[in-house]
Amino acid sequence: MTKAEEELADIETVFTALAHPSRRQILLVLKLRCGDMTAGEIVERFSCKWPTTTRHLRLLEKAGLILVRKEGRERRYQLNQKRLLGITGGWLKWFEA
Amino acid sequence: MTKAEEELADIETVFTALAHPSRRQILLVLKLRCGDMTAGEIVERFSCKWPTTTRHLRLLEKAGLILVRKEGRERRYQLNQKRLLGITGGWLKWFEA
DNA sequence: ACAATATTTAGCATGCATGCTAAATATTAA
DNA sequence: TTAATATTTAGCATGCATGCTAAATATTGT
Repeated sequence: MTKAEEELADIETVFTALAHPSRRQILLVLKLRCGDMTAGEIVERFSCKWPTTTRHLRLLEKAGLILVRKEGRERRYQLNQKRLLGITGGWLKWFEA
Repeated sequence: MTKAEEELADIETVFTALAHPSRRQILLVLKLRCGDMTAGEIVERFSCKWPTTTRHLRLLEKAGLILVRKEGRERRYQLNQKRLLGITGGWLKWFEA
């Protein structure tokens, strides 16, 4: 894959991940929390069941928008702010001016 | 609908519209053209058939991301740059700093 | 070792998105 | 009025996304 193709693929997975309101909200919650949150803390805030939220997390992770750290029997999720701003903002730049 | 609810709904339709690569590309092509393009000119640039592209255009239009002007038997589409930058950029702002 | 807690994986049902072809509409040209 | 051009609408097939429940895994506490 060339550099440009990678960029394209990144944009693809990121925008796909951002397409669902629950996933956008997860990112926002992570941002507002400023630190990391366990999967359980995230699930608490949403109406859908554990497995559904877990899958949303997996998708966000694969898009590189969140980072995971395993700690004991819990997993702590953290926003990957740099990538979110980088990919989305980078795409938006094409449309400026 | 309150102001905040409207904003939420806008974000929803815009991100849904941006979820498909063809639609993102249509926006980019419109941007690079700097003026407007007929539906036919847009269709020419894509692999999928007329009706499929038409539907993508409809979705973009409903999201407010493109503007249409009927002219004779053709329709000229134009990027709504302000809205694209406004909604998407506005959402991104939540994640800055 | 056993029970409890935290989270994921498997597997299924359903609905929405996307692609297509064929038919309809609207406008211009002959 | 008929034919041609530009574009949309209708309707169908299919696949992917999302929600669920039940079962599996992994870690900690007794």
